[in-house]
Amino acid sequence: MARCDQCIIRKLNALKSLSQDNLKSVTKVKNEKYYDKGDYIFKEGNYLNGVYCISSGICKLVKNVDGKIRILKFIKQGDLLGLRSLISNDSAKLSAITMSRTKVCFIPKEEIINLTYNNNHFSHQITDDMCHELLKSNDKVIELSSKNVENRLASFLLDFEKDMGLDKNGYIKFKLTREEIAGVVGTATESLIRKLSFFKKQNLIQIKEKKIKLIDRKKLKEISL
Amino acid sequence: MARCDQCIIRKLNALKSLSQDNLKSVTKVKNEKYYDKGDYIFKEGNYLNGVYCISSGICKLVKNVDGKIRILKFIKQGDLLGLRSLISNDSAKLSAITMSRTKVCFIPKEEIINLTYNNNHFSHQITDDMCHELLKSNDKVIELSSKNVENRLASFLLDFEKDMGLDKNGYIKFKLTREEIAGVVGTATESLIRKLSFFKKQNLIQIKEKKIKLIDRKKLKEISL
DNA sequence: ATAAAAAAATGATATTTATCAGCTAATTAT
DNA sequence: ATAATTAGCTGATAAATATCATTTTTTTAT
Repeated sequence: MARCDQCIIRKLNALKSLSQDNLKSVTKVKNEKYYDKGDYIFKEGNYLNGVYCISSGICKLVKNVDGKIRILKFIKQGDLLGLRSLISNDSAKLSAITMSRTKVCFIPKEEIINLTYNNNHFSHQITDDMCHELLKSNDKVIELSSKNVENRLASFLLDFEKDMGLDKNGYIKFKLTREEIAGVVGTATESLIRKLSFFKKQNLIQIKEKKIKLIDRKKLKEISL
Repeated sequence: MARCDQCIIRKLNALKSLSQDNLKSVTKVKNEKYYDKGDYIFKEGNYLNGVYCISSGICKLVKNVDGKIRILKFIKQGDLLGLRSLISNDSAKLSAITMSRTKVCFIPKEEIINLTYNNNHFSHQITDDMCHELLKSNDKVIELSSKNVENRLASFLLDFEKDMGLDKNGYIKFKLTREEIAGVVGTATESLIRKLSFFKKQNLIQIKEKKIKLIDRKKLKEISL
């Protein structure tokens, strides 16, 4: 098993607050797993026995509402999964599905709980992270209740580009299906498709082999407001 | 100044985790304030110098999106206000407006920060509370992106009744304007009014002097799903 | 008590979004 | 390489929601 103190991924999340001793302890109990594209890491309703640290790959946090699949968040390298459920001692309210082959380190619940009691920095860092999550979630509530699909799509494209980065040709690195984009934006797939091709027609974006390139960020920004 | 150790309100929030010593310390630095109905406790963009513990009265947490006012949460007796901003060292992203005469205890930032470092229970309690907030906020995101106005109104009425309780005649204790209800549900005031009178016509609710009484909770529950 | 202002209600209409059906292109499995 | 499946796209239409104008009712101020 790889040693956590030599893992650079941990620097990207609350685990960065751990001491060398803490890390030794985590190394002993953690468990590395690989998931294939499309696998569930956990499902709505599951009780989680720990948290998942995404070492490589990308996942989506998803809720199935009678057939319609809503995507709440993308989870990538360095993100921690399952903290909310673990802290609240509650079942997962969302499913985590991998969108590429993904390497995950699983850290058992007891270890995390111990760490929060033994390491104030870690504990505070988790609280900070939760606050950040809350802020983003609140923003989404506002957006969904006061913006239309066009506004929200523009907003998503800008965020997603920032989040995922660009390939060498300036296209957003990661590609999503139309259904997935609809699931993030909160609309029907057909409506999403129409808006995307509207943006294309207006020369705000380009699309090539499912990948999207933002052309007119200024205009997109205006639309998103 | 009233002594915090004799205040029963504190038992309703994270302050319940404080020790007698902690409470003495809070008593020294806290500040009681009264607000009239309609006053702002703070506004979007303000940097808060502490948290507000609502001792009596009721408030709304609100965001103004070019004229449309969205209500994210009602805050009542026992709730703490401003924690997210304080922990994230960030400006308030929402405004807090009182909806009745309200008594508030203000606790300075430094005191709260100290407490989180000196009292693990308190610190954990705050994290728990944030997780709970996050869960509720995520639920709203799901609801807004997959339910229509009718569903959401039914859902709101049931929640609001549970939250506020009933008067002696079975009406929900607290009354809101149509505009406010629209602000919670995330729709236009006129649309909300139409749905409300539709519910009335269907005998799902009764309205008397602006107060709402739920008649057919079972049907409302069905509609909310 | 009366006037003024604000909130609630209603109708007409426009806009946005969802749904359904069918068709085409792309991907995956055999 | 071909068939089968899935994803993407388009048009037609229905349904939901927003907007605007106007009236009525309620609340507030004088």
